[in-house]
Amino acid sequence: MPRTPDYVRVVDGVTGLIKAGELKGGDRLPTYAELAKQYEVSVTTVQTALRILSERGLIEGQQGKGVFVCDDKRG
Amino acid sequence: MPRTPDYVRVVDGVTGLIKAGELKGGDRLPTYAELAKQYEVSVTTVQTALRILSERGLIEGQQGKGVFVCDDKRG
DNA sequence: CCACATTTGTCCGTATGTATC
DNA sequence: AGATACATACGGACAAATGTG
Repeated sequence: MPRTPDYVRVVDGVTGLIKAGELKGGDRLPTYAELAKQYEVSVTTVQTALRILSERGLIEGQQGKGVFVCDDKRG
Repeated sequence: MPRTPDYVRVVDGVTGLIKAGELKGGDRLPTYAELAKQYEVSVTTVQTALRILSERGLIEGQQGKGVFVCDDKRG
């Protein structure tokens, strides 16, 4: 049984918060540094995870401001 | 006018080959190292690009073997 | 089975750029 | 000007899977 990669843990964790409604459209995520600390991974790994979530349309990064949950388009 | 990031050039380049039919379902892509050389970027940047294409369902990596174009599901 | 080379996968640290506050 | 925060890019180190001999 292969172990779950760290970046998948982050992807799943953040996705779970969104799906559970603990993070709603427009909400700001913790910063890279905070997420890295929470999951005990490097900032690089956090970025990998967030890039995937961004590609999936769940979140959107805004330079200088933060990373935000996208509005649920229910599509 | 912001300049196009390197990884986007790779994403667009490979996507173009697939869309144009020069790379068909089941075909193997060049290795990381070869793509890095072709686009004059680092292997890390190639990996970033291929991760995106994988997330989009265009390609699929197989450890020890290579990266392959997914069968077009026409969906 | 073992050794080796090849290739993709994961993870880290760092540097620099860009945008916002 | 400075602090904060995301974005891009690189190099290195290992791990894991595959194929060959």
